[in-house]
Amino acid sequence: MAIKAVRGFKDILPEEALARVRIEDTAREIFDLCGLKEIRTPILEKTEVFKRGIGEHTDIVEKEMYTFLDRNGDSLTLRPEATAGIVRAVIQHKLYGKSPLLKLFTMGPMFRHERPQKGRLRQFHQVNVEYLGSREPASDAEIVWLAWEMVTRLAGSEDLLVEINSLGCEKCRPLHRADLKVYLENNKGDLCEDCQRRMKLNPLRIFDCKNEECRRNLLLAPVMKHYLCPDCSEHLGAVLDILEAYGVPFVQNPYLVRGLDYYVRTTFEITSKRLGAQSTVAAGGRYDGLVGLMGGPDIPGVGMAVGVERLLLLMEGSVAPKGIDLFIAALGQDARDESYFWIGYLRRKGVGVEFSFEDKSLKAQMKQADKAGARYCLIVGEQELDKEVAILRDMETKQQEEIELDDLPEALVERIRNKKAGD
RNA sequence: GUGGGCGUAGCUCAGUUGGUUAGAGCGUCGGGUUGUGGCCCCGGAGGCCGAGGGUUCAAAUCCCUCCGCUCACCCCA
Repeated sequence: MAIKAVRGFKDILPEEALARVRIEDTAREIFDLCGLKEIRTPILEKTEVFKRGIGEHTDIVEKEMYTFLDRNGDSLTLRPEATAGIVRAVIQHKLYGKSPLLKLFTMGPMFRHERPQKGRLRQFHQVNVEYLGSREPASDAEIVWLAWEMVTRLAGSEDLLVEINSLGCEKCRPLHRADLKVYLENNKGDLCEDCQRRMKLNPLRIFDCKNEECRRNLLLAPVMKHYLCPDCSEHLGAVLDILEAYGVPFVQNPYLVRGLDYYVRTTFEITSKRLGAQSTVAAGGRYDGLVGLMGGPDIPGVGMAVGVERLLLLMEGSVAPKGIDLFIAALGQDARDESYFWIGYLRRKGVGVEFSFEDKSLKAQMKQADKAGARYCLIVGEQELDKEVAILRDMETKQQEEIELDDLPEALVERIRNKKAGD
């Protein structure tokens, strides 16, 4: 049996790679509009980084990380998300000293040992944005806008849902948590097995439960919305106002919760009905305590991540492969020998050129030209060499013209540039 | 980690109640006069029928085990 890639790790074949480049290009374009800078941190970090950053008692840390001992006994982990590593780097290099506000982005692979399914791989990719240094609602709103802009530019806005909630802060959140626990304790018997478990670990997660009965029982449960302190409440209101001004359509979802410990206040999620069970294409929120938690100064933060594989699912085949400018079909050794000079010249001038490495029939070479998506095909054989010309065929219109060999490469560059300009 | 569905050419899939040399479409390669692509026609190559075991005169087909893929739970981007 031939060797296959590891479960949950996928080869990215040319067609998909093209779509990914499009995502990356679009992301950079949008990020430039807001003045973000790119940062690239290692894929491998000390396990400690994620334990502290994500939270010791999250599923990610407890059972989904690729953790192993290095040869010298250090516990290392393949990053399951980007934020913790970026925060580590910001602290290590004291980047916050260079500017009061850091607007950072990164893109790359993340690793989580989960059971693969639609929109969920063990090696998956994210485009991440982290703003460090602002508590202002305008920064929350900009983060949501970036996520929205990215997803809609690439996949349209159809079937998308933007949900927003506030998780409160360290002042008001504990009150809600306490009341919620009491409520759950009293209704314990009506909750499903999973929720019984969630009750202890992360009570807020119960709001995510898909069980009909649980949902009904939670209708009367205390909701964070009613516990927000004046500051948090005002903050949320301001974020929503700005989003409205930006034209981002959203709904408030008081039940929206995040899986990671470090989130406070604003939390949001963009989902699509077209995605299946893993419906979140982008998500994020505010994490004011994280930098401090990881040993840095008390710097607030907001961030988001776009799931690349999920975005790809929404884009499905909308990226057309690009063809080549010119295919040279040379017949016979003399013509081939002659053509190498042109090929070198044209490529240096930025003209894309392909040709057949094998000495094939003209018909076979034309077929190859067609498959390569060539806009022009240059045909040269003995007859042409005798007349000191070459035939240039426009593959679309089938028009052919003879070009003198004397100034052939220059003439080709000009024709092809004009053609491109006309497109 | 727990369930459901599925593994037959490169891809998408047929394959009748077990029966002899396992098929189609697409793709690929070649040909349809000597030098002109896509469409059409003809032809070729390409399969340990996921792996191993069992039942049987006979297994792609029935049974068991394992592996893989996939969807869902869980979790989350």
